[in-house]
Amino acid sequence: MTQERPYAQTLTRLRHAGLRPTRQRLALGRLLFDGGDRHVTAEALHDEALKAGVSVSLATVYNTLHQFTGVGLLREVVVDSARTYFDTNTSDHHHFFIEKDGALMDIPGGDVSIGHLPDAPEGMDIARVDVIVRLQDRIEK
Amino acid sequence: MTQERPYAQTLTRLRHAGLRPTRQRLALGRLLFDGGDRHVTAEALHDEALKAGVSVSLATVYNTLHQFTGVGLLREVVVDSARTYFDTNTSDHHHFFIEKDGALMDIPGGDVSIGHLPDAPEGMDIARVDVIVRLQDRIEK
DNA sequence: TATTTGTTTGTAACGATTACAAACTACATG
DNA sequence: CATGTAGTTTGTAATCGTTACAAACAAATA
Repeated sequence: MTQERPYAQTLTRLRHAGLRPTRQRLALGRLLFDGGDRHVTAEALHDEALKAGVSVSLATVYNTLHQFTGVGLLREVVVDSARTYFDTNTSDHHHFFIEKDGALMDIPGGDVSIGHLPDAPEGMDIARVDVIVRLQDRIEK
Repeated sequence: MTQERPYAQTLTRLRHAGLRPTRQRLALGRLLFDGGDRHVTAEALHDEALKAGVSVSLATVYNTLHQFTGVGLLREVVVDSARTYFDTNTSDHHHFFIEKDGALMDIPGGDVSIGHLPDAPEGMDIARVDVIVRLQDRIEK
């Protein structure tokens, strides 16, 4: 349980990344990393922080999300040109996306496999492969 | 060759889609569909049109790209949260994306194969699967 | 040709994100 | 524990791609 030393986990992560453990980073880190994998937008995390009584500006939420991404604590997921999602699961995996309500879900590691990949063009390397499975409500026939 | 009846092809496409063949649509359609598969942003197509001496507003370029997408003449590709790309290749295929310079390229149909896909959650269907292969300059060692 | 209906246009508005300078705070040092 | 400073946070203005909107216009139809 993280109850007794609620910030210990985040504190360690921040130290490890060379980021000062400020009140804001600790609070956001806790929201992000306590309790399973999450997908958040800046706006959503900001709202959540305010509701949790954490006073933090939207600008700081943006800064923090980008810093966390920079040090590998988060990963950016591009599925929607309207907003940017950040994923607390930084391991190799892919996503379901429900356009209708903007919901993003991890697809467990082994559930998608790529049979064959093309060679990268000359002089380039493959940095990453993203698979997005877009879902819609079942169409009854 | 499309030289003798330069707008014939686009005209047919528009008629078929039930869109009035206006000067703007014909011109944009020609830029888009003459000469191979293309990936454009609204801004880029607008510039191109102006340079080609076609007077058309940015608003119309946006309208047109969306209408073309609506009738299946184009396909939207989400790779970058900053801008929206439209692809004239509407067949089933995937993409290379070079983040550094925003370049998007088709990966020929058979060059990517998906070995296994997860089941869609209850009540949902898979609408589409997008694979984005993100490229970076080769890292010399 | 007149009328109707669909289109285009310029511009204002929008929403997410970034820039920025001033205020603040963690941390090291004495 | 007081001080200095480098790193952070904040509110707000600016930016950028995109959309909304109402007026002007053009294609189709009668």
